[in-house]
Amino acid sequence: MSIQESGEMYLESILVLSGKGAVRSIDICEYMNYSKPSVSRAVGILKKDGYITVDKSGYIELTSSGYEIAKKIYDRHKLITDLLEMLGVDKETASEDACKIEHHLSDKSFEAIKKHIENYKK
Amino acid sequence: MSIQESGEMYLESILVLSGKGAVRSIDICEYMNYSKPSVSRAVGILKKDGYITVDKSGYIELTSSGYEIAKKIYDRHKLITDLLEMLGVDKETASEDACKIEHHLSDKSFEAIKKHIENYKK
DNA sequence: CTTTAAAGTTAGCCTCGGCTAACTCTATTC
DNA sequence: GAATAGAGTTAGCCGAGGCTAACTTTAAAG
Repeated sequence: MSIQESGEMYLESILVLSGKGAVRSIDICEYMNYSKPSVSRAVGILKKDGYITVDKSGYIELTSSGYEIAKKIYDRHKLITDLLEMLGVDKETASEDACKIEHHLSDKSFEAIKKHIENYKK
Repeated sequence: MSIQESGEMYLESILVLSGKGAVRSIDICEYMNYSKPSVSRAVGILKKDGYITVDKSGYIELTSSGYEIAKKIYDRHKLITDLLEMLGVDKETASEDACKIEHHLSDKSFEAIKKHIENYKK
């Protein structure tokens, strides 16, 4: 089964949380505002599919394939946020929209926007 | 129940099909590539919720509230397509991405992009 | 008039991804 | 050493929204 939008959200959350220290299921619950069983199931699936590892103490780490996806989504998030902010959208709205759009942007569009922003910044 | 993403897609499809003549469920099936029962149920829900009317012969029309949503989504579709094309993305990819993103763009971002495109065209 | 084809509906299945209730397991604290 | 708190799991519910199979209804064609 290929990764779903919800799986991408979990991986992205794990990536963000990794930046702040070790990650357990309970941290994901708090961060995403989901119940423990929801996170427990999702973690089980991500583990089964090889996107994360979970050690005996419950600490979660992204595998290389998990990191790849998490990074991809996170990069899209930042890019879309930047684009919208450049166009005058406030930070919060830009980030909220990016959160939903990040899953739906093709590589081609991603590259096009990226190039545009780079040119613009110069 | 407020309208879901799938409902928005149905309404947008009905709007597009309206431009080519009278619309029946079967036309939606062909356009969206969904089975008759899927469309039948969706049409029933949209009707129940007051977004469309269906006459005894099965012809479907948007109500004013249905039109409002369909138009909103359609406008977003066009806008996103335009934006991506402006940035050098090919027509097909731009439209495919727009199809998914159109449901997730806030009014604020929509207006910001619109203003930007208008300025750019001048 | 009967047969056939097209359109629509009904019944019911499936996956996804939330949820609660209730359980287990581990570790700390008195 | 027993009680408690925190983390995780199991069981099972629910809605959304696809699907197939099989039925009905209507209209056209022989």
